[in-house]
Amino acid sequence: MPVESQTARDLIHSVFDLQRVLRCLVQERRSGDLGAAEAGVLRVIGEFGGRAVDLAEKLNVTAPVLSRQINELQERGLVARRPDPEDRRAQLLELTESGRAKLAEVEDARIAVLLEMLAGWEQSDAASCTDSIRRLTDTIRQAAHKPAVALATDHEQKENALAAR
Amino acid sequence: MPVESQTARDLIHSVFDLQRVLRCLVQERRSGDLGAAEAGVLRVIGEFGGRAVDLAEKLNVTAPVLSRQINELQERGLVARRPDPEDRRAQLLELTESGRAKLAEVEDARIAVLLEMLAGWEQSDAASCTDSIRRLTDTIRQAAHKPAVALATDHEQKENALAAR
DNA sequence: TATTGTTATACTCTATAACTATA
DNA sequence: TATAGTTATAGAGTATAACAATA
Repeated sequence: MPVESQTARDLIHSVFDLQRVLRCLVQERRSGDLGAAEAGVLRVIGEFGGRAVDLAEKLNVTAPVLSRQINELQERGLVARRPDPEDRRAQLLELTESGRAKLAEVEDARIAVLLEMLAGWEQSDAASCTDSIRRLTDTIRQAAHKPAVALATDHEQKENALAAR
Repeated sequence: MPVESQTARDLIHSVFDLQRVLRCLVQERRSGDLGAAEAGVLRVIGEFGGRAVDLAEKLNVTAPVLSRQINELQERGLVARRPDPEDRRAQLLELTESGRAKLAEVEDARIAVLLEMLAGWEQSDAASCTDSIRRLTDTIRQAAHKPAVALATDHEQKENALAAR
């Protein structure tokens, strides 16, 4: 059976509500004087590394945003830039030793807090919750990457496509 | 079995990833020149109404933030303030007719987009995803409202509590 | 011409602090 | 004294536009 309209509404509201309660946490836990956004950058560099343009896509931010965040992280000695030998426009990003330590510190602190919150949960509950959220994220990401005309998401491109005929 | 450390880590990352893909949507769909935050305010006023202080708690924002958002919505004729007969400091909030229409418009647009994205989903998948997210949200909200000492979330209050002995 | 990355600027959303009015 | 709400100011995070260097 396809998704009902009311269920879609409930899902939207549940996601928005989740974002609102998360704000409180992110606010309080400025993990070691590191902003939440910068922590995210640190994570993807640690996990993937490589060119900024690819990381920006993974992070769903525009290039200027990532550029400035990397700058900040580099100034703190957490991230190293080195030229891409295959493309002199590009740069390859990686964590420094200090960056790896900071990332581990931030992650561990977050895990500790969440584990305490999830004291009443079963392992299987948490795992299936993660699966649900991942699946939703993947679905949204795929839909967002579809040719815009196929989706009512982007009015402008839709109109452009119509106008182009 | 209690939640494993690795599962907690995965859950955190899945939530952060979800937030990042959502940003793209919220960005593109400035639902009828209404910001995402204002749309949220409109929703809770429509759903609960009443005093600003109570709505601020539901929305997880501070009073000044809500005050300004309500101001904006009132100027657009979407929200009405009236004095609370039982407490002359307070005000009771409600949607205008125009506000109800705008809220319905925003919600319907969002639902339409999400339904298209969830074309490959079963009703039961969406419902259980909603349940998972709601449960997570409730758990976080409860933990955040606990006496701060019980949770490692707030260092300052923890230290204050220790210092008070 | 297109792509990688940077700088400058502006916008959204939120918080803290200081205040007024009422309880 | 404490609470409801407002105003002023600041900060985090992001986007768009204009640019430089390289492909």
